[in-house]
Amino acid sequence: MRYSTDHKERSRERILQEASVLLRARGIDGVGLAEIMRHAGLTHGGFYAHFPSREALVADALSAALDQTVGRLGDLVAATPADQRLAAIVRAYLSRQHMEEPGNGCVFAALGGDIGRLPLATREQLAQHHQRLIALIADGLDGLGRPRDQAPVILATMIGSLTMARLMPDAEAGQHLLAEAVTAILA
Amino acid sequence: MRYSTDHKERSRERILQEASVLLRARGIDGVGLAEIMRHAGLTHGGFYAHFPSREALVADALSAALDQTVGRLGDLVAATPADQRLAAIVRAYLSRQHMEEPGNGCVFAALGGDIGRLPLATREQLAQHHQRLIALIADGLDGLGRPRDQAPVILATMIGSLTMARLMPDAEAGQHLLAEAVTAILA
DNA sequence: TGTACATCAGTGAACGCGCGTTCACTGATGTAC
DNA sequence: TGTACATCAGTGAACGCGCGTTCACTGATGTAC
Repeated sequence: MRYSTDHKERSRERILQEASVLLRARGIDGVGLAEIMRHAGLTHGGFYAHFPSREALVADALSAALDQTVGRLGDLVAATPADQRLAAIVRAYLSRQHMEEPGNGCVFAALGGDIGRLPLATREQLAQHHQRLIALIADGLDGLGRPRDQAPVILATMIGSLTMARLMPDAEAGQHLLAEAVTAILA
Repeated sequence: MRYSTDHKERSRERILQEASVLLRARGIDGVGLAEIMRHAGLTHGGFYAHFPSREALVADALSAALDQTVGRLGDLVAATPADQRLAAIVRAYLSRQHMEEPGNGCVFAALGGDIGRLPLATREQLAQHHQRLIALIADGLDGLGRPRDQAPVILATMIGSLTMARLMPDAEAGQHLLAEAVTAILA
């Protein structure tokens, strides 16, 4: 069953997309290749026509996920007046929806500790997205006349708050922590 | 080979201690029962004389780890004048040593995202330690006349900064983020 | 005090299972003639 | 234009492996007599 020219590329994108959601939702060791391929509408045997190893898929899927996150926040910034950009980013990131949907959200909050254990090459790939997130926040700070170099710690606060909000057994308490973090960052 | 009265209890403590280090260093799915038991000087078959399941071990080991973390910070606070307590806690937490030794450090920074996926009962157990950490930081804020309710977001900043410092491919950059976080929190 | 027995923490082999990976095969379609 | 062939994305069975869990057994020691 040979397919049209871009068929393989479209399959690869589907695998990547499904993997990026499942890995964030269940953890890096929480989902197998067979299930990822099933979600992409394929059987597991075909995996190695697209990726050399599971490790390579993880690297590319997390990269794709962060691309999406950075892209969305970038669109948000572009559609917001300069002096409201920081608030827009922070409120979107620390929203109830982001708390409740790790599979669609920031890789660093979903998989934080695990990323430190990935191979160096993967971490270097993800570090570039980290820098892009910092740059978006720095632009938001610019719009308020605040110093750009606050951005890395603000991002760490956002990631830490979202992580802690998610692990709290009480969703309302989590929501409350997010609100406190928004206030602290924008103060 | 029947042993003295407290022999079993001491074995259990050894398993718990080794598990707490290995789980934090390698991730919850990164180490098996056989290796944990080997580190405790036992064979894997004996595990079920001490714990009903791997899941129970994880819950107790992470709880024990957080007890240690809270205990150490509590001792530090007790040995420090009131107006220097916050600085002492923050500098100890955001130290290079803590960055480089996840196996001996804070569970929330080492396993953040994964804890949200643990059973509710485990998360409830860990939430109590979360509250104790917040209380320690609140006491530190008290000593400076700052409002206690800043504590949850400060802790989130500490956890997020340590997590991000560890996953950065460049240790010096990680160290730099920690220093920026210390400055931001104590400002 | 001495002896027989019960206890039970720990051993080590075995289990079923799901994992990542490999591989012989399929068959629809683009290409060569 | 029509036909034979080469391609190769995808299938599905199989692999070795390590995992959590189970279990029959061991044997040193506390206890009963």
